[in-house]
Amino acid sequence: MPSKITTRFAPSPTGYLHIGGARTALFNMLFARQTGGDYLLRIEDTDRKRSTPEAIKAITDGLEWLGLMPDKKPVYQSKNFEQHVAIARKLLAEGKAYHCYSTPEELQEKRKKARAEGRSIRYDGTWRHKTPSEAPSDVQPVIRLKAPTTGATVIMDCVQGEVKVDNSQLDDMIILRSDGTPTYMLSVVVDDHDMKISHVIRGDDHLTNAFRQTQLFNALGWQAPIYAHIPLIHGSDGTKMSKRHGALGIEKYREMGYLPEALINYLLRLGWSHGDDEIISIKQAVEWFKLENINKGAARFDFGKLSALNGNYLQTIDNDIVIQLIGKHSKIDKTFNLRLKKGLSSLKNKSNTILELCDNAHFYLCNRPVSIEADALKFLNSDALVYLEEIKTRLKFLSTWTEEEIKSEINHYIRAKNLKLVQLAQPLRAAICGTTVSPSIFEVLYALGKEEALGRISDVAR
RNA sequence: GACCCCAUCGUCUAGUGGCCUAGGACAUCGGCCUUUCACGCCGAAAACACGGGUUCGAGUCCCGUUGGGGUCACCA
Repeated sequence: MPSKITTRFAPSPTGYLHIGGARTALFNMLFARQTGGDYLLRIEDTDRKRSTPEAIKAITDGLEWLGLMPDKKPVYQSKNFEQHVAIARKLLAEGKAYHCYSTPEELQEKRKKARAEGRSIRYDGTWRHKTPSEAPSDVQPVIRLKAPTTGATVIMDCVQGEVKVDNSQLDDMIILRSDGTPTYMLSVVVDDHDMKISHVIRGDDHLTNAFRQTQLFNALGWQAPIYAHIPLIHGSDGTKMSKRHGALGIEKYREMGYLPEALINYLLRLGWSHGDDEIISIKQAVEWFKLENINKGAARFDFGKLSALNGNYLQTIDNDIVIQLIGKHSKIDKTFNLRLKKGLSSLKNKSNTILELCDNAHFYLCNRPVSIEADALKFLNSDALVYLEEIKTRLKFLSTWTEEEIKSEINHYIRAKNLKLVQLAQPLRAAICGTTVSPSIFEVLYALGKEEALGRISDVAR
Protein backbone atom coordinates (compact mmCIF):
# COMPACT_ATOMS: atom_id res chain seq x y z
CA MET A 1 0.00 0.00 0.00
CA PRO A 2 1.45 3.39 -1.00
CA SER A 3 2.24 5.73 1.84
CA LYS A 4 -0.30 8.28 0.69
CA ILE A 5 -3.59 7.49 -0.96
CA THR A 6 -4.60 9.71 -3.84
CA THR A 7 -7.65 9.02 -5.97
CA ARG A 8 -9.27 10.87 -8.79
CA PHE A 9 -12.57 11.08 -10.55
CA ALA A 10 -11.89 11.73 -14.23
CA PRO A 11 -14.99 12.47 -16.27
CA SER A 12 -14.85 13.68 -19.84
CA PRO A 13 -17.02 16.74 -20.26
CA THR A 14 -18.95 15.57 -23.26
CA GLY A 15 -22.30 15.36 -21.51
CA TYR A 16 -24.00 15.40 -18.16
CA LEU A 17 -22.86 13.63 -15.02
CA HIS A 18 -24.64 10.31 -15.04
CA ILE A 19 -25.48 7.93 -12.26
CA GLY A 20 -22.50 5.65 -12.83
CA GLY A 21 -20.11 8.55 -12.81
CA ALA A 22 -21.60 9.80 -9.58
CA ARG A 23 -21.01 6.44 -7.93
CA THR A 24 -17.47 6.32 -9.24
CA ALA A 25 -16.87 9.74 -7.74
CA LEU A 26 -18.44 8.59 -4.48
CA PHE A 27 -16.22 5.52 -4.17
CA ASN A 28 -13.15 7.56 -4.99
CA MET A 29 -14.01 10.08 -2.36
CA LEU A 30 -14.87 7.52 0.29
CA PHE A 31 -11.67 5.61 -0.24
CA ALA A 32 -9.46 8.68 -0.12
CA ARG A 33 -11.19 10.28 2.85
CA GLN A 34 -11.00 7.16 4.92
CA THR A 35 -7.24 7.18 4.84
CA GLY A 36 -6.90 10.92 4.97
CA GLY A 37 -5.70 10.93 1.39
CA ASP A 38 -6.56 13.24 -1.47
CA TYR A 39 -9.57 12.93 -3.70
CA LEU A 40 -9.04 14.84 -6.92
CA LEU A 41 -11.13 15.81 -9.89
CA ARG A 42 -9.64 15.75 -13.34
CA ILE A 43 -11.62 16.99 -16.29
CA GLU A 44 -10.57 14.96 -19.31
CA ASP A 45 -11.18 17.56 -21.92
CA THR A 46 -8.59 16.57 -24.48
CA ASP A 47 -11.23 15.98 -27.09
CA ARG A 48 -11.64 19.64 -27.92
CA LYS A 49 -14.39 18.99 -30.40
CA ARG A 50 -16.69 17.20 -28.00
CA SER A 51 -15.85 18.91 -24.73
CA THR A 52 -18.11 21.78 -23.76
CA PRO A 53 -18.18 24.31 -20.93
CA GLU A 54 -21.84 23.41 -20.40
CA ALA A 55 -20.87 19.82 -19.71
CA ILE A 56 -18.19 20.91 -17.27
CA LYS A 57 -20.77 22.96 -15.44
CA ALA A 58 -23.29 20.13 -15.44
CA ILE A 59 -20.70 17.80 -13.96
CA THR A 60 -19.48 20.14 -11.27
CA ASP A 61 -23.03 21.21 -10.40
CA GLY A 62 -23.97 17.57 -10.04
CA LEU A 63 -20.96 16.79 -7.88
CA GLU A 64 -21.62 19.81 -5.76
CA TRP A 65 -25.23 18.87 -5.23
CA LEU A 66 -24.18 15.41 -4.13
CA GLY A 67 -21.40 16.72 -1.95
CA LEU A 68 -18.73 15.04 -4.05
CA MET A 69 -16.55 17.98 -4.97
CA PRO A 70 -12.85 17.49 -4.30
CA ASP A 71 -10.98 19.64 -1.83
CA LYS A 72 -8.46 20.80 -4.37
CA LYS A 73 -9.07 22.63 -7.60
CA PRO A 74 -10.00 20.48 -10.58
CA VAL A 75 -7.23 19.63 -13.01
CA TYR A 76 -7.96 20.28 -16.65
CA GLN A 77 -6.24 17.65 -18.67
CA SER A 78 -5.95 19.86 -21.74
CA LYS A 79 -3.59 22.10 -19.77
CA ASN A 80 -1.05 19.30 -19.63
CA PHE A 81 -0.93 19.01 -23.39
CA GLU A 82 2.75 19.96 -23.69
CA GLN A 83 3.80 17.41 -21.14
CA HIS A 84 1.86 14.65 -22.87
CA VAL A 85 3.46 15.46 -26.20
CA ALA A 86 6.89 15.60 -24.61
CA ILE A 87 6.43 12.13 -23.16
CA ALA A 88 5.37 10.77 -26.53
CA ARG A 89 8.49 12.30 -28.12
CA LYS A 90 10.62 10.83 -25.37
CA LEU A 91 9.26 7.37 -26.04
CA LEU A 92 9.95 7.89 -29.73
CA ALA A 93 13.49 9.05 -29.05
CA GLU A 94 14.12 6.03 -26.85
CA GLY A 95 12.93 3.73 -29.60
CA LYS A 96 9.97 2.59 -27.53
CA ALA A 97 7.58 4.11 -30.00
CA TYR A 98 7.53 4.62 -33.73
CA HIS A 99 5.95 6.59 -36.53
CA CYS A 100 3.11 4.89 -38.33
CA TYR A 101 2.02 6.19 -41.71
CA SER A 102 -1.08 4.09 -42.16
CA THR A 103 -4.02 6.38 -42.79
CA PRO A 104 -7.33 5.99 -40.99
CA GLU A 105 -8.85 4.98 -44.30
CA GLU A 106 -6.29 2.25 -44.84
CA LEU A 107 -6.80 1.00 -41.31
CA GLN A 108 -10.53 1.02 -41.71
CA GLU A 109 -10.16 -1.02 -44.86
CA LYS A 110 -7.87 -3.53 -43.18
CA ARG A 111 -10.22 -3.90 -40.25
CA LYS A 112 -13.14 -4.50 -42.52
CA LYS A 113 -11.28 -7.16 -44.40
CA ALA A 114 -9.99 -8.80 -41.24
CA ARG A 115 -13.44 -8.94 -39.78
CA ALA A 116 -14.85 -10.43 -42.95
CA GLU A 117 -12.19 -13.11 -42.90
CA GLY A 118 -12.71 -13.72 -39.22
CA ARG A 119 -9.21 -12.58 -38.32
CA SER A 120 -8.20 -10.28 -35.51
CA ILE A 121 -8.86 -6.63 -36.29
CA ARG A 122 -5.87 -5.37 -34.35
CA TYR A 123 -3.23 -3.18 -35.95
CA ASP A 124 -0.79 -5.47 -37.75
CA GLY A 125 2.38 -3.52 -36.96
CA THR A 126 3.18 -2.74 -40.56
CA TRP A 127 5.22 0.34 -39.72
CA ARG A 128 6.87 -1.10 -36.68
CA HIS A 129 9.71 -2.49 -38.75
CA LYS A 130 9.82 -0.12 -41.70
CA THR A 131 12.47 2.55 -41.97
CA PRO A 132 11.83 6.30 -42.20
CA SER A 133 13.01 6.25 -45.80
CA GLU A 134 9.95 4.26 -46.73
CA ALA A 135 7.62 6.92 -45.37
CA PRO A 136 5.26 8.57 -47.81
CA SER A 137 5.80 12.32 -47.96
CA ASP A 138 2.12 13.22 -48.09
CA VAL A 139 1.04 11.48 -44.89
CA GLN A 140 1.34 12.92 -41.38
CA PRO A 141 2.28 9.98 -39.16
CA VAL A 142 0.88 9.00 -35.78
CA ILE A 143 3.12 7.71 -33.03
CA ARG A 144 2.46 4.21 -31.77
CA LEU A 145 3.83 2.48 -28.72
CA LYS A 146 6.05 -0.48 -29.45
CA ALA A 147 4.14 -2.86 -27.23
CA PRO A 148 5.53 -6.22 -26.14
CA THR A 149 4.49 -9.01 -28.48
CA THR A 150 5.11 -11.94 -26.20
CA GLY A 151 4.18 -12.76 -22.66
CA ALA A 152 1.19 -11.33 -20.87
CA THR A 153 0.15 -8.20 -19.08
CA VAL A 154 -1.27 -8.75 -15.64
CA ILE A 155 -3.11 -6.41 -13.35
CA MET A 156 -3.97 -7.05 -9.74
CA ASP A 157 -7.35 -5.47 -9.49
CA CYS A 158 -8.73 -4.71 -6.05
CA VAL A 159 -12.20 -5.68 -7.13
CA GLN A 160 -11.76 -8.14 -9.96
CA GLY A 161 -8.72 -9.91 -8.64
CA GLU A 162 -5.87 -10.93 -10.90
CA VAL A 163 -6.70 -10.41 -14.54
CA LYS A 164 -4.30 -11.48 -17.21
CA VAL A 165 -4.32 -10.87 -20.90
CA ASP A 166 -1.97 -12.17 -23.55
CA ASN A 167 0.16 -9.47 -25.11
CA SER A 168 -0.67 -10.99 -28.46
CA GLN A 169 -4.16 -9.65 -27.86
CA LEU A 170 -2.96 -6.10 -27.53
CA ASP A 171 -1.79 -4.09 -30.54
CA ASP A 172 0.46 -1.06 -30.76
CA MET A 173 -1.71 1.73 -29.47
CA ILE A 174 -1.57 5.23 -30.87
CA ILE A 175 -0.23 7.67 -28.33
CA LEU A 176 0.08 10.76 -30.52
CA ARG A 177 -2.34 11.53 -33.32
CA SER A 178 -1.30 12.71 -36.76
CA ASP A 179 -2.34 16.23 -35.80
CA GLY A 180 0.16 16.08 -32.98
CA THR A 181 -2.35 15.75 -30.14
CA PRO A 182 -2.03 13.08 -27.46
CA THR A 183 -4.57 10.31 -27.16
CA TYR A 184 -6.57 9.46 -24.06
CA MET A 185 -4.40 6.45 -23.31
CA LEU A 186 -1.25 8.57 -23.10
CA SER A 187 -2.83 11.51 -21.30
CA VAL A 188 -4.32 9.34 -18.59
CA VAL A 189 -1.07 7.59 -17.89
CA VAL A 190 0.99 10.76 -17.79
CA ASP A 191 -1.50 12.62 -15.64
CA ASP A 192 -2.06 9.76 -13.24
CA HIS A 193 1.68 9.61 -12.80
CA ASP A 194 2.17 13.35 -12.46
CA MET A 195 -0.72 13.67 -10.04
CA LYS A 196 0.71 10.79 -8.01
CA ILE A 197 -2.52 8.86 -8.22
CA SER A 198 -2.16 5.78 -6.03
CA HIS A 199 -5.51 4.14 -6.80
CA VAL A 200 -7.54 4.31 -9.96
CA ILE A 201 -11.14 3.50 -9.12
CA ARG A 202 -13.33 3.56 -12.18
CA GLY A 203 -15.98 1.72 -14.14
CA ASP A 204 -15.51 -1.83 -15.29
CA ASP A 205 -15.76 -0.64 -18.88
CA HIS A 206 -12.19 0.58 -18.45
CA LEU A 207 -10.83 -2.81 -17.48
CA THR A 208 -9.38 -3.51 -20.90
CA ASN A 209 -7.83 -0.06 -20.96
CA ALA A 210 -5.93 -0.94 -17.83
CA PHE A 211 -3.81 -3.37 -19.79
CA ARG A 212 -2.76 -0.83 -22.37
CA GLN A 213 -2.12 1.72 -19.68
CA THR A 214 -0.02 -0.75 -17.77
CA GLN A 215 2.07 -1.32 -20.88
CA LEU A 216 2.59 2.41 -21.15
CA PHE A 217 3.58 2.67 -17.52
CA ASN A 218 6.06 -0.12 -18.06
CA ALA A 219 7.53 1.49 -21.16
CA LEU A 220 7.95 4.70 -19.21
CA GLY A 221 9.51 2.88 -16.30
CA TRP A 222 6.85 4.23 -13.95
CA GLN A 223 4.98 2.44 -11.22
CA ALA A 224 1.40 1.84 -12.33
CA PRO A 225 -1.35 2.77 -9.87
CA ILE A 226 -3.43 0.16 -8.11
CA TYR A 227 -6.60 -0.49 -10.03
CA ALA A 228 -10.12 -1.08 -8.80
CA HIS A 229 -12.64 -1.61 -11.55
CA ILE A 230 -16.10 -1.32 -10.14
CA PRO A 231 -19.01 -3.05 -11.82
CA LEU A 232 -21.29 -1.06 -14.03
CA ILE A 233 -24.77 0.06 -13.15
CA HIS A 234 -27.23 -1.43 -15.56
CA GLY A 235 -30.62 -0.16 -16.56
CA SER A 236 -33.71 -2.10 -15.54
CA ASP A 237 -33.26 -4.18 -18.69
CA GLY A 238 -29.88 -5.42 -17.54
CA THR A 239 -27.69 -3.69 -20.08
CA LYS A 240 -25.28 -0.83 -19.74
CA MET A 241 -26.93 2.48 -19.09
CA SER A 242 -26.82 4.62 -22.16
CA LYS A 243 -28.63 7.67 -23.35
CA ARG A 244 -31.31 5.38 -24.68
CA HIS A 245 -31.52 3.37 -21.50
CA GLY A 246 -32.40 5.55 -18.61
CA ALA A 247 -29.03 7.20 -18.24
CA LEU A 248 -30.28 10.45 -16.83
CA GLY A 249 -28.19 13.41 -15.84
CA ILE A 250 -27.91 13.82 -12.08
CA GLU A 251 -29.89 17.03 -12.30
CA LYS A 252 -32.87 15.00 -13.47
CA TYR A 253 -32.94 13.13 -10.19
CA ARG A 254 -32.96 16.42 -8.43
CA GLU A 255 -35.85 17.57 -10.59
CA MET A 256 -37.70 14.36 -9.86
CA GLY A 257 -37.59 15.28 -6.20
CA TYR A 258 -34.87 13.02 -4.88
CA LEU A 259 -32.63 14.09 -2.04
CA PRO A 260 -28.87 14.02 -2.52
CA GLU A 261 -28.29 12.06 0.67
CA ALA A 262 -30.79 9.43 -0.45
CA LEU A 263 -29.21 9.12 -3.86
CA ILE A 264 -25.79 8.79 -2.30
CA ASN A 265 -27.02 6.10 0.08
CA TYR A 266 -28.68 4.25 -2.77
CA LEU A 267 -25.60 4.42 -4.96
CA LEU A 268 -23.44 3.29 -2.10
CA ARG A 269 -25.53 0.16 -1.58
CA LEU A 270 -25.52 -0.60 -5.27
CA GLY A 271 -22.57 -2.94 -5.48
CA TRP A 272 -21.22 -2.35 -2.03
CA SER A 273 -22.45 -3.52 1.32
CA HIS A 274 -21.72 -3.59 5.00
CA GLY A 275 -23.59 -6.61 6.31
CA ASP A 276 -27.31 -5.98 6.46
CA ASP A 277 -27.04 -2.23 6.86
CA GLU A 278 -29.28 -0.24 4.57
CA ILE A 279 -29.45 3.31 5.85
CA ILE A 280 -25.90 4.56 5.97
CA SER A 281 -24.79 8.13 6.47
CA ILE A 282 -21.89 9.51 4.51
CA LYS A 283 -19.91 9.77 7.72
CA GLN A 284 -20.54 6.14 8.52
CA ALA A 285 -19.68 5.22 4.93
CA VAL A 286 -16.30 6.91 5.14
CA GLU A 287 -15.56 4.79 8.17
CA TRP A 288 -16.82 1.51 6.77
CA PHE A 289 -15.89 1.70 3.12
CA LYS A 290 -13.59 -1.02 1.84
CA LEU A 291 -12.75 -1.82 -1.76
CA GLU A 292 -12.90 -5.51 -0.96
CA ASN A 293 -16.57 -5.22 -0.12
CA ILE A 294 -17.43 -4.10 -3.61
CA ASN A 295 -19.35 -6.69 -5.57
CA LYS A 296 -18.04 -7.99 -8.85
CA GLY A 297 -21.31 -8.25 -10.73
CA ALA A 298 -23.20 -5.39 -12.29
CA ALA A 299 -26.32 -4.15 -10.52
CA ARG A 300 -29.60 -2.98 -11.95
CA PHE A 301 -30.89 0.43 -11.16
CA ASP A 302 -34.21 0.31 -9.31
CA PHE A 303 -36.25 3.46 -8.91
CA GLY A 304 -38.56 1.75 -6.43
CA LYS A 305 -35.84 1.24 -3.90
CA LEU A 306 -34.41 4.68 -4.45
CA SER A 307 -37.86 6.13 -3.76
CA ALA A 308 -38.30 4.12 -0.59
CA LEU A 309 -34.91 5.25 0.62
CA ASN A 310 -35.73 8.82 -0.33
CA GLY A 311 -38.92 8.60 1.69
CA ASN A 312 -36.83 7.55 4.61
CA TYR A 313 -34.50 10.50 4.32
CA LEU A 314 -37.35 12.89 3.71
CA GLN A 315 -38.58 12.21 7.26
CA THR A 316 -35.29 13.34 8.68
CA ILE A 317 -35.07 16.61 6.81
CA ASP A 318 -35.99 19.79 8.60
CA ASN A 319 -39.44 21.09 7.61
CA ASP A 320 -38.21 24.55 6.69
CA ILE A 321 -35.79 23.03 4.22
CA VAL A 322 -38.46 20.78 2.82
CA ILE A 323 -40.70 23.79 2.29
CA GLN A 324 -37.88 25.45 0.37
CA LEU A 325 -37.54 22.36 -1.80
CA ILE A 326 -41.27 22.33 -2.46
CA GLY A 327 -40.91 25.93 -3.45
CA LYS A 328 -38.74 24.89 -6.36
CA HIS A 329 -41.68 23.05 -7.86
CA SER A 330 -44.64 25.18 -6.93
CA LYS A 331 -45.29 28.71 -5.80
CA ILE A 332 -45.46 29.25 -2.07
CA ASP A 333 -46.74 32.55 -0.77
CA LYS A 334 -46.97 33.61 2.85
CA THR A 335 -50.33 31.95 3.42
CA PHE A 336 -49.24 28.70 1.84
CA ASN A 337 -46.09 28.74 3.87
CA LEU A 338 -48.07 29.09 7.07
CA ARG A 339 -50.31 26.18 6.15
CA LEU A 340 -47.35 23.99 5.26
CA LYS A 341 -45.64 24.71 8.54
CA LYS A 342 -48.65 23.32 10.34
CA GLY A 343 -49.44 20.42 8.06
CA LEU A 344 -46.15 19.29 6.61
CA SER A 345 -45.09 16.65 9.11
CA SER A 346 -47.96 14.29 8.50
CA LEU A 347 -47.79 14.97 4.78
CA LYS A 348 -44.17 13.93 4.69
CA ASN A 349 -44.76 10.37 5.72
CA LYS A 350 -47.17 9.87 2.85
CA SER A 351 -44.57 10.89 0.32
CA ASN A 352 -41.34 9.46 -0.95
CA THR A 353 -40.17 12.29 -3.16
CA ILE A 354 -40.50 16.04 -3.10
CA LEU A 355 -42.65 15.77 -6.19
CA GLU A 356 -45.04 13.40 -4.46
CA LEU A 357 -45.05 15.73 -1.52
CA CYS A 358 -46.08 18.61 -3.78
CA ASP A 359 -48.88 16.49 -5.10
CA ASN A 360 -50.06 15.52 -1.66
CA ALA A 361 -49.83 19.10 -0.46
CA HIS A 362 -51.79 20.44 -3.36
CA PHE A 363 -54.82 21.42 -1.32
CA TYR A 364 -52.63 23.62 0.88
CA LEU A 365 -51.10 25.27 -2.12
CA CYS A 366 -54.21 26.61 -3.77
CA ASN A 367 -56.98 29.03 -2.92
CA ARG A 368 -60.75 28.82 -3.03
CA PRO A 369 -62.62 27.49 -4.76
CA VAL A 370 -60.99 24.09 -4.66
CA SER A 371 -61.52 21.93 -7.70
CA ILE A 372 -63.01 18.62 -6.67
CA GLU A 373 -61.99 15.30 -8.16
CA ALA A 374 -64.67 13.01 -9.56
CA ASP A 375 -64.09 10.38 -6.86
CA ALA A 376 -64.42 12.96 -4.15
CA LEU A 377 -67.56 14.42 -5.65
CA LYS A 378 -69.36 11.15 -4.95
CA PHE A 379 -69.17 11.84 -1.22
CA LEU A 380 -71.03 15.09 -1.61
CA ASN A 381 -74.54 13.65 -1.73
CA SER A 382 -77.59 15.43 -0.36
CA ASP A 383 -77.20 14.00 3.15
CA ALA A 384 -73.60 15.02 3.25
CA LEU A 385 -74.37 18.55 2.18
CA VAL A 386 -76.73 18.88 5.12
CA TYR A 387 -74.07 17.65 7.52
CA LEU A 388 -71.55 20.04 6.06
CA GLU A 389 -73.86 22.99 6.43
CA GLU A 390 -74.55 22.07 10.04
CA ILE A 391 -70.96 21.44 11.01
CA LYS A 392 -69.92 24.66 9.36
CA THR A 393 -72.31 26.56 11.57
CA ARG A 394 -70.99 24.84 14.67
CA LEU A 395 -67.37 25.36 13.76
CA LYS A 396 -68.04 29.03 13.10
CA PHE A 397 -68.70 29.50 16.78
CA LEU A 398 -65.42 28.00 17.91
CA SER A 399 -63.48 30.61 19.78
CA THR A 400 -60.11 28.94 19.42
CA TRP A 401 -59.10 27.26 16.19
CA THR A 402 -56.96 24.38 17.33
CA GLU A 403 -56.89 20.80 16.21
CA GLU A 404 -58.18 19.71 19.60
CA GLU A 405 -61.13 22.08 19.58
CA ILE A 406 -62.07 21.16 16.07
CA LYS A 407 -61.90 17.49 16.86
CA SER A 408 -64.00 17.83 19.95
CA GLU A 409 -66.65 19.89 18.16
CA ILE A 410 -66.89 17.41 15.33
CA ASN A 411 -67.11 14.53 17.75
CA HIS A 412 -69.97 16.23 19.57
CA TYR A 413 -71.76 16.69 16.32
CA ILE A 414 -71.48 13.13 15.09
CA ARG A 415 -72.55 11.82 18.44
CA ALA A 416 -75.59 14.04 18.39
CA LYS A 417 -76.45 12.93 14.87
CA ASN A 418 -75.55 9.33 15.58
CA LEU A 419 -73.07 9.28 12.71
CA LYS A 420 -69.84 7.47 12.23
CA LEU A 421 -66.87 9.73 11.85
CA VAL A 422 -66.19 8.46 8.38
CA GLN A 423 -69.64 9.62 7.25
CA LEU A 424 -68.65 13.16 7.97
CA ALA A 425 -64.92 12.93 7.40
CA GLN A 426 -65.09 11.92 3.77
CA PRO A 427 -67.51 14.65 2.68
CA LEU A 428 -65.43 17.14 4.64
CA ARG A 429 -62.30 15.91 2.98
CA ALA A 430 -63.92 16.17 -0.42
CA ALA A 431 -65.01 19.72 0.23
CA ILE A 432 -61.81 20.89 1.86
CA CYS A 433 -59.19 19.03 -0.16
CA GLY A 434 -61.09 18.09 -3.29
CA THR A 435 -59.73 14.57 -2.85
CA THR A 436 -60.63 11.34 -1.09
CA VAL A 437 -57.24 11.18 0.56
CA SER A 438 -55.50 13.51 2.97
CA PRO A 439 -53.94 13.60 6.42
CA SER A 440 -56.22 13.77 9.44
CA ILE A 441 -59.18 15.94 8.59
CA PHE A 442 -58.87 17.74 11.92
CA GLU A 443 -55.33 18.65 11.12
CA VAL A 444 -56.18 19.87 7.66
CA LEU A 445 -59.01 22.01 8.95
CA TYR A 446 -56.67 23.48 11.52
CA ALA A 447 -53.74 24.06 9.17
CA LEU A 448 -55.92 25.74 6.60
CA GLY A 449 -57.13 28.30 9.11
CA LYS A 450 -60.67 29.03 10.14
CA GLU A 451 -61.62 31.42 7.38
CA GLU A 452 -60.30 29.36 4.51
CA ALA A 453 -61.64 26.11 5.95
CA LEU A 454 -65.15 27.41 6.51
CA GLY A 455 -65.03 29.13 3.16
CA ARG A 456 -64.24 25.88 1.42
CA ILE A 457 -67.15 24.20 3.14
CA SER A 458 -69.44 27.02 2.07
CA ASP A 459 -68.29 26.59 -1.50
CA VAL A 460 -69.92 23.18 -1.68
CA ALA A 461 -72.62 23.30 0.99
CA ARG A 462 -75.20 25.72 -0.12
C1' G B 1 -16.44 -12.95 -33.89
C1' A B 2 -11.97 -12.30 -30.49
C1' C B 3 -10.55 -11.06 -25.58
C1' C B 4 -12.03 -10.17 -20.61
C1' C B 5 -15.57 -10.13 -16.55
C1' C B 6 -19.82 -11.87 -13.91
C1' A B 7 -23.75 -15.48 -11.84
C1' U B 8 -27.94 -16.22 -4.14
C1' C B 9 -35.49 -14.47 -3.81
C1' G B 10 -38.64 -10.10 -9.25
C1' U B 11 -34.61 -6.20 -7.73
C1' C B 12 -30.35 -4.63 -4.32
C1' U B 13 -27.72 -7.76 -1.27
C1' A B 14 -25.68 -10.94 3.59
C1' G B 15 -22.88 -15.29 3.20
C1' U B 16 -15.08 -16.08 2.83
C1' G B 17 -16.17 -24.97 3.95
C1' G B 18 -19.90 -26.99 9.22
C1' C B 19 -23.20 -21.23 12.92
C1' C B 20 -27.82 -21.95 6.40
C1' U B 21 -34.10 -25.23 8.09
C1' A B 22 -29.93 -19.65 3.24
C1' G B 23 -30.54 -13.70 6.62
C1' G B 24 -31.87 -8.34 5.55
C1' A B 25 -33.94 -4.36 2.34
C1' C B 26 -37.26 -2.75 -1.77
C1' A B 27 -41.39 -4.50 -4.44
C1' U B 28 -45.71 -8.13 -3.97
C1' C B 29 -49.65 -10.51 -0.97
C1' G B 30 -52.37 -11.10 3.84
C1' G B 31 -53.54 -9.21 8.89
C1' C B 32 -53.55 -5.46 12.85
C1' C B 33 -54.04 -0.19 13.74
C1' U B 34 -57.47 3.54 11.66
C1' U B 35 -61.77 9.28 9.86
C1' U B 36 -59.58 8.24 4.10
C1' C B 37 -54.72 7.19 2.00
C1' A B 38 -50.35 6.39 4.02
C1' C B 39 -46.99 5.52 8.14
C1' G B 40 -46.15 1.89 11.80
C1' C B 41 -46.45 -3.18 13.56
C1' C B 42 -47.13 -8.54 12.62
C1' G B 43 -47.08 -12.42 9.01
C1' A B 44 -46.68 -14.96 3.99
C1' A B 45 -44.82 -16.16 -0.69
C1' A B 46 -40.08 -15.81 -3.03
C1' A B 47 -33.32 -17.52 -4.58
C1' C B 48 -27.96 -20.57 -4.20
C1' A B 49 -28.42 -21.26 -13.20
C1' C B 50 -27.02 -26.46 -14.67
C1' G B 51 -23.55 -30.70 -14.67
C1' G B 52 -19.33 -32.83 -12.89
C1' G B 53 -15.48 -33.08 -9.32
C1' U B 54 -12.52 -31.98 -4.29
C1' U B 55 -14.10 -32.87 0.89
C1' C B 56 -16.48 -36.46 6.44
C1' G B 57 -19.22 -31.99 4.84
C1' A B 58 -20.14 -27.04 -0.60
C1' G B 59 -24.18 -21.34 -1.70
C1' U B 60 -18.99 -21.03 -0.21
C1' C B 61 -13.09 -24.40 -3.55
C1' C B 62 -11.88 -26.52 -8.87
C1' C B 63 -13.45 -27.74 -14.00
C1' G B 64 -17.06 -27.63 -17.80
C1' U B 65 -21.88 -26.01 -19.80
C1' U B 66 -25.47 -22.36 -20.10
C1' G B 67 -26.89 -17.49 -19.46
C1' G B 68 -25.74 -12.29 -18.86
C1' G B 69 -22.40 -8.21 -19.39
C1' G B 70 -18.10 -5.24 -20.97
C1' U B 71 -14.21 -3.97 -24.53
C1' C B 72 -12.31 -4.20 -29.27
C1' A B 73 -11.41 4.32 -32.76
C1' C B 74 -6.12 9.04 -34.91
C1' C B 75 -13.52 9.09 -28.38
C1' A B 76 -12.73 9.34 -23.52
